[in-house]
Amino acid sequence: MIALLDINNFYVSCERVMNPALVGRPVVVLSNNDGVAIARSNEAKALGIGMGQPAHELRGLVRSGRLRMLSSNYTLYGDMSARVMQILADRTPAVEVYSIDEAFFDLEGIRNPAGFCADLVTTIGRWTGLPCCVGVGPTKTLAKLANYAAKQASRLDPAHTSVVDFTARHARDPVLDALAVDQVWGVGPRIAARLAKDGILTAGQLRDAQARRLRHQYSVVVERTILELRGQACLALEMTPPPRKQIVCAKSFGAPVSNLGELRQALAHYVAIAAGKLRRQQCVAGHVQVWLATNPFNERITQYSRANSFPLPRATADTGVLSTLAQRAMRQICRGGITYHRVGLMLSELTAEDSQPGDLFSGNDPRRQARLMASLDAINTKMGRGTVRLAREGFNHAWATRADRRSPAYTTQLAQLPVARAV
DNA sequence: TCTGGGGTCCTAGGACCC
DNA sequence: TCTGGGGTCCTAGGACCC
Repeated sequence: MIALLDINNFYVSCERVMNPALVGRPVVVLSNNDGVAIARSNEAKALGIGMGQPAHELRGLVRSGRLRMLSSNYTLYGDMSARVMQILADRTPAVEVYSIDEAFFDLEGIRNPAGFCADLVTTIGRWTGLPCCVGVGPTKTLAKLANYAAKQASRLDPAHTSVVDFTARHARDPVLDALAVDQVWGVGPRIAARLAKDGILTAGQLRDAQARRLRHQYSVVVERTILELRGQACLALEMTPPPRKQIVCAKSFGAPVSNLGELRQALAHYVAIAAGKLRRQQCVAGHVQVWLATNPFNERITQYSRANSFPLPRATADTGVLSTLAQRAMRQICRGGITYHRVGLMLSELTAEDSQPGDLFSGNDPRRQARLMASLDAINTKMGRGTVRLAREGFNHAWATRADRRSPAYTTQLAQLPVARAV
């Protein structure tokens, strides 16, 4: 049996732990650059605010005091997530951390699974302040749906238990029969539209469809989903995350950029971020891709978007080497007289740093380069990100991502600890 | 005025190998 | 009349996830 734990409205719930004034009120957390809503409290959902709704459409509600809007604070969310995952790891034999706010875990060998899960929800609530729901089922897909059912029930009735168990067919089949097919994990809007044309509108109808036929008509993914809905497990628990195959850093600018110098700065900055991630996972990259684009929503400007990429002669995690190559790639595609909105970078063909063969003919000693980077990382870890950087990155970043409504780093910066006062 | 970011997997077709 | 069989690698595009 597999369980899925999912923290309710995760980003909003993290903000509420630190700022109780947000409890019970409509709250949304915005994407990077304060662009769109990516997390909504139940009260905000009740106001009709959609996932991905642009922030500027919500200004009116904020101004009239009916909605609180916050920038995202990933430092806080990452830390809160780690606390929850630790509680889970301490109590269950096998955990797959599936995303920042979700984890699958194995219930094999646990007596009274429902009671165990209910205790878990209580413990997480007491120790971290975060509300969560657990779904249980014979497969990951059914555990997901059980979790969804638990969320729906607790939204309608806060007194409802936060655990739903879909182990028994009689418990799950009636729910599946009434559930829209696009709520099923793995069925997105495109597949759902095609299924609708074939007369499959509910999760129950998908469960009862001919798996073989749909495999040929759609793909093996749909076939697996059908089998999983019937209780036949096709997806295993992945306890050790597979190594990343690519690292992407792409952000839209806080303000439009038409100056090529600023564009180069931004790219250099993103290379530094991506290369830092690369070194943290002890890998080197063999390929660099760069792209840039104008704002697709702005109809008054000339639209322009290009990508360019290079293989590296020798895989590396050296910020300087990667940066030089990335700048060369960008030089070949950027034009003057364009108002840019976004530049992005992808490092791929990642391999473990210690699997790199030596280079007999080059005078450069890669180990020396690696030591230089290790020193840079050590200084920046101790003194703050960007203390030592490439001159190319510059200092006054007019293009930097906006985050006008960000809460403090309550749990990770001594200077920003929350203060408790006696009343 | 203002519209996110970071990932994975699957498929089909072409090129190429022995 | 009938013209092999089995495989890999690469790329682009599509779809999905949180």
